[in-house]
Parts: sequence; structure tokens; C-alpha cells
Amino acid sequence: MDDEHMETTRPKRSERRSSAQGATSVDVAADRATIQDVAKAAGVSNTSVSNYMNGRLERLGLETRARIADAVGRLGFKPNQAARQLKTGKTKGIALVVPSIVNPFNGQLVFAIEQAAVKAGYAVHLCNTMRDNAVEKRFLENLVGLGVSDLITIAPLSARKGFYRPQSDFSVVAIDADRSDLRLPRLDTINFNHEVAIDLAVEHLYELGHRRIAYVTDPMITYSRRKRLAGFKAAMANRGLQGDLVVLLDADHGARDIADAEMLEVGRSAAPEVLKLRPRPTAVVAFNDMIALGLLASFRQAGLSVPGDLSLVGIDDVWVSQLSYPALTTVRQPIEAMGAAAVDRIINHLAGAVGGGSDTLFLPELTVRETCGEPSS
Amino acid sequence: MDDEHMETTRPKRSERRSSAQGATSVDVAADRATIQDVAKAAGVSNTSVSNYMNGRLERLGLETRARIADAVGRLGFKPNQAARQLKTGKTKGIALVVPSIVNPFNGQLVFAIEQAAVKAGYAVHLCNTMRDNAVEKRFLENLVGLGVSDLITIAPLSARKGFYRPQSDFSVVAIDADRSDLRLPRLDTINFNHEVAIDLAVEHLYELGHRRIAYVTDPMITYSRRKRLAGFKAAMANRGLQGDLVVLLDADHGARDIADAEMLEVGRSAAPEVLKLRPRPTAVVAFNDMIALGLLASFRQAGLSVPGDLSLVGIDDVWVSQLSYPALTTVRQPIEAMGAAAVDRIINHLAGAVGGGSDTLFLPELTVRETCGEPSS
DNA sequence: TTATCGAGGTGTATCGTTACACTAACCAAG
DNA sequence: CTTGGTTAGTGTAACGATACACCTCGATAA
Repeated sequence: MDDEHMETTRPKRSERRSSAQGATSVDVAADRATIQDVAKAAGVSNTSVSNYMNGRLERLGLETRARIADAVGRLGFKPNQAARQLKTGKTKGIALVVPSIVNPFNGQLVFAIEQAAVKAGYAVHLCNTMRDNAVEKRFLENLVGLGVSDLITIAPLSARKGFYRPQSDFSVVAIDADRSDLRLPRLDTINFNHEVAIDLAVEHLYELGHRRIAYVTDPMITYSRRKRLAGFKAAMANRGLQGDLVVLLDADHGARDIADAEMLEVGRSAAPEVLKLRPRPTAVVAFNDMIALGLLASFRQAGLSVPGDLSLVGIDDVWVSQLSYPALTTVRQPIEAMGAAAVDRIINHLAGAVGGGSDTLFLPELTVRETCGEPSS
Repeated sequence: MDDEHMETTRPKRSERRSSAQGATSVDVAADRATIQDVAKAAGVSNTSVSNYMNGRLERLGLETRARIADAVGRLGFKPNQAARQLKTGKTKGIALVVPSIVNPFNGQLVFAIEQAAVKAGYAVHLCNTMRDNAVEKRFLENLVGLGVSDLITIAPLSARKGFYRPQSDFSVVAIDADRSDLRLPRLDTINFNHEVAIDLAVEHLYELGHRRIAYVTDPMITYSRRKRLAGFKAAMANRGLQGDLVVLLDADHGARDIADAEMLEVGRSAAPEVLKLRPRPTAVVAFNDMIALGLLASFRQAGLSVPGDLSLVGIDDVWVSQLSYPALTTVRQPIEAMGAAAVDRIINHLAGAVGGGSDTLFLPELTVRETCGEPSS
């Protein structure tokens, strides 16, 4: 076993000479066994091999079955999916369109979706759009060619603003979007009960004694942003409180926003605005955990103690929120369940159910950690 | 054998096209335009359409070109990739095998790879293995059927321990792996200069006056872990220092480990071990940022101040490390560049370069934030 | 006896695209 | 007038799997 053999292995056979003109690519395509090879090796017809591969065992005798199994194993036969798809027209692929997986919420959701899809035997085609409409369009057009017609999209902007509407009929499952926003013929939505979530957060603060509560969000227009804002107003009104709203308008936040650190920045720059409010709020609810964590860092730098001087609640319960100091109190979104549900809707579509029309709402759960206490003043 | 009664009623394409208009039913099986339809519509041969679609415009007259362009636009023709692939044997797909995208380092890397791949016109097939060998195996076997033979893998375990070696000839680009670990015929590696990274960290602490420095890592066996550990020992020895090593052996950390919060846990449980060391170290270098953040949280809970009582350096500079308090000093890994390089190697493979054999090493860069100061004692 | 049935197969057209081998003009040069 | 070379095409056989029609037995029923 010497380590000297650094020579690159060359394609062994299939010696073909073509025109020496141009960059003729190497025959990378390995000579993989075809169904015909297996049939020949097993001494049966290709139809029988096909039946075997597709589990139609009742049409095969025991001995034939064994001979085919043996040949398949010996040749390492894997059916060519391109040929299969060309003939059947069916695909086992799901497109997954997401602003950016670096955002921890999206990352966890994509992870959950991928796990569920793989379990169901589907391949996932991932696209991080960065909310770039052109990217999304190119991606979806490619998918049409690939025969993929089922799409899961996360937090799309409303139809007018950006969602690319493919002319061919995709079945779409939208997470964090409103049915009336994306006017699509075959749409399922998966959402989170934002109103209840906000109410849970406000209720928690209310019980601790807080009466002056601010809400911090950013100017993007997604379903969750609208719903949470409305939910906050309602939660406050229901308790006879007046909400101090801080909506941060970030200049370079209009188009290419989203991801990771930028969301933190939103929270950071919102902190001074919160502190300017009079009377000063004793608690803050943030649109999501990332903004909350940005606020937290900024409050700390301003010499304020959380929860000593100010209580803070986030929403989502992404995994980073347990990492801050103090650990963030937040409202949990059941990410895994939502991802699994999305895949489930897709599978139902493909199983032949009529064009989907379901709206699923998941329930929030308060996760109490360390950023809330009784009001100081 | 040959009989004349081969007449089977074969539906013509023209018949399949039912122009149902009105509120009858949804056009469920929307049959997409084929190259033949376009040829007919443009009054040319399918070969000419094929040439047009593949940019071989020099074989087309100006007028023909325009007629085809028009027909393609009118019919919304998108080539069927399954048919194309079946004929050519080529795919524009890259498999991406990663333990879990929830881990922020992997998430950022996958993001970078996806962006680079899309830019180059490649589809990405993502698989979060959770280091489950069976999952990885199933995934890769499916890909063989899909004609994908190019694979990017992140932080695979060494060959013996787990990396699934596909029998068919994949071209593999491994990020965070050693050439000698995965004995594969066509392998490129993309790595980070771990020794220099650690040296940068130790140097930074040394300059601040630290002489007693501990290193915290976890027991998994990956390339980066081995290299960083060795690098730490070397960096200490070169400065005439003795390193206090803390290797945490976490029981339920053996097999299904990795992701997000769990890495934090490693840091958390390592903190008491660090504080037990005598003489007590004045600074700690962590294997990566996540462990460092876990340590940070735990030190704080123990009533210690960072960097007052103890300095701390991480490695990677994942985006979360700027979120902690105090913000983490770390050594930056050029994630975007590494992702782009990985895709570049794949494309070179497909462009016909002989079976890849390159090892690329990226350089670290110290990112000074707030967790390091002069030693207290 | 003949008809019928089902189990266990076989043969081949077909999916949509590209590769390849042609051809039909036209033009320039020997 | 051939010969040869472009230019701008055309016709058709693959690629590998599946669907479907068909076939051949032996057993069972009428």
C-alpha cells in the first residue's frame, strides 16, 4: 500500500474519436448499467426488471425475482431518473425559495423542510433569493424545465411588490404569507398565529405589572409583520393600554435586506428611539428575536440593565436567543411542525388531491427566560 | 414473429391539446410545448430549434433565427431537462452534503456555495445528514440516478469513521477535510490554515501579556479539530509556553452531535473544567466561536468578568459572534471565498480538467472585538 | 371437450432532446 | 466544367425507462 500512486485515473473504455476542434469534454459519464444490461444478465426481459424495480413483485415468480435481485446487486444498477422522468412525466422534486438561510429562523425552517422532504423521498431544490426578483424568476424557470412544479416559499413579499408569478401552474405552499397577497390558483398557506403570539407576550408583561409597552418592528412588508403589528395594537387596546410604536425606517433597508446581521442592526438603531419616548416604556416587544437581540446589545451599551431597567420579549424562539445574556424571553414558533406540514401539503398535491386550498395556523407558546421582570419605576 | 397488427391507436399531439375555455375544469396536466411544437410553429426543423436553444446561432440565418425566437416566445418553450440529460448524459447539478445548516458556520458556507452555484447555472441538491451515514448513503445513491456526480462535502468524518464512499466515480470537493482521510480518486480540498489561525489567536493573547492559555475543544474527529489542536500546541511551544488543554468528553456527543445549541453546550460544560485548572489560565482559546460563546455564558454565570478576569478568543467569525456581550474576539475564516472556490473546482471538473487534485488553503484574519484584555493576575 | 382465467412473463413504441450524417444552394478557384 | 468549401439547413437514430398490448402456459369450470 504505497502512497505514491498519484496518477489520475483515466476513463477506461468508450474510446471515441471526434473532431479535435473545440474543447470536447472528457467522457465523465461513467458507463453505468442500464435496465437492458440487467435484463441480459438475469436472462429476463427489461419489462420484468422494470417491474421488479418498481415493486410490482406480484407479476414475478420467485426464481425470476431472485435472479433479477442478484443481477441488480452485481451490476450496481440505479435507474436513470432522467429516462424515468421523461417517460412518466413525474418528478420527486420540491423547490424551496427562501430569502436567505443565514437568517436563523429561515435556516431552521429550511432544515425542517429538508428533513421532512428527504424522509418522503423528495429532492429539495434550494434557492436563496435575497429577495432579488430576477434570481427568483431564473430559478423557477429552470425548474419548469426540470419538471418541478411544487414550490415552498418562505416570507414572500406581497404579489405586487415582488413575488414572481410563474405562468406555468405551480402548486405553491407559502409560509408566512397571506392567501390574498399572492393570488395564485393552487395555494396552501402555513402560518403562525401572530395575534395570539403577541397577545401572549403582552399578557406576560402585563401580569408582571407593565403598562407602558413599546413595539419595535422594521418597515418591510410581509404577512407576519403586518399581523404582529395589528396584534400588538389589539392586545394593548384590549387591556386599555396605549402602545408606543417604534417603526424603524432604515434607509438602505428597502430592497436588499433580510439576513442575519442586518436584522440585528435594525434592533441596534431602534434602541435610541425607544429611549427617547416619553413617558419611557418599561418594556419592549420586538417583532422578532433578532431585533430583540439587537435592542438588548444596544440597551446594555447605553448602561441600562435588562430586565432591571427595561423588560424585553422577542418572537420566534430561534436557537440563538438562548445564547444572549441575559437569555431572551420569547414566544416560540413551532418551526419543525411547520416545515413538516409544508411538505405534507406538497405530497398531498402530488397524490392527486384537487388544487390545494388550505390555510393552517400554528399556535405559539411562551418561553420564559431572563429578560423580563417587574417594572422599575 | 412479425405481425401486421401493430396498429395501436396513438394519440397525436394535436389531439391532446384540448382548448378548454370557460369554467369547465382546471387545466390540470398542462402539456408543455416541445421542441417539435416550436419547430412546427416556426416552420423549421427541430434541429434548428435545438441549435437556437443551445446558442449555435452561426448555423442559423437571420430570418430563421427571428422566426424561432418568435415561436419560442409565443409558446413559452422551456426545454425538457430530463430529455436533454438523457441524451447528453450531462447534468448541471451539484450535491451538497453538510451535517446541518443550522450550525451558523455551515449555514453561511452553504449560502455562499449556493450563490456561487446559481451564478454559474448549477442546481444545488442539499442534504443535511446530521452525520447519519444511512442518510448520506441514500442521498448519494439517489443522486447517481439523477446523473449528478459532483459533490461538495463539509466537515466529513474521516473515511473509516463514516464518510460514505460511493462506488460510482464522484468528483468530490471536501471542505474541512484532509486528502489522506478520504481516500478518493478525484478529490479537491478546500481548507483554512488552522495553524496560522491558532497562532494568530495565541499571538494576540501573548502580546497582551498572557502566558497561561487554555484550549477548549470537543472530541469529534474532523480535520479542523486535529489541525487546530496541533496548531495550539505548536503555537504555545514556539513561545516557550505550556498549554493547558481541556478536551471535553461529552457522553451523548458521540454520534448525533453537531448542530447549533449542542455546540454551545460543549462550551458551557467545559467552563468549570477550565476554572479548575491550576495555575488558572488567564486566557482561553476555543476551537470555534460556538464553543467560545458557550464558555462566555458560563463564565458570566460563575460571576467572572470577560475580559476582566479571563480573556477569550474564538475561531471562524460566524455572524453570531458579534452579537454576544461582550462581542467576541475571533479569527475570521473567509467563508464566501471558500464557498466560491469549492464551486469553482466543480466547474473545472465538468469543463473537462483531468480528475481534480488540488488543495487550497485560505488564510485567517484576526478580528479584534471585546473579549480580550491584559491578564488580571 | 372447450372455454376461461390468471399467473408470469415478452416485445416494442414512446417520452423530448441532441448527435450525426446528410443535402441543396451558391460561390470561388483550378 | 469540374472540384471543393461554405452556409444554412433537414431527417432520423439514439439515450434508458415505462406503458401497453400481447403471448404462453397450466389449472379449473361448464
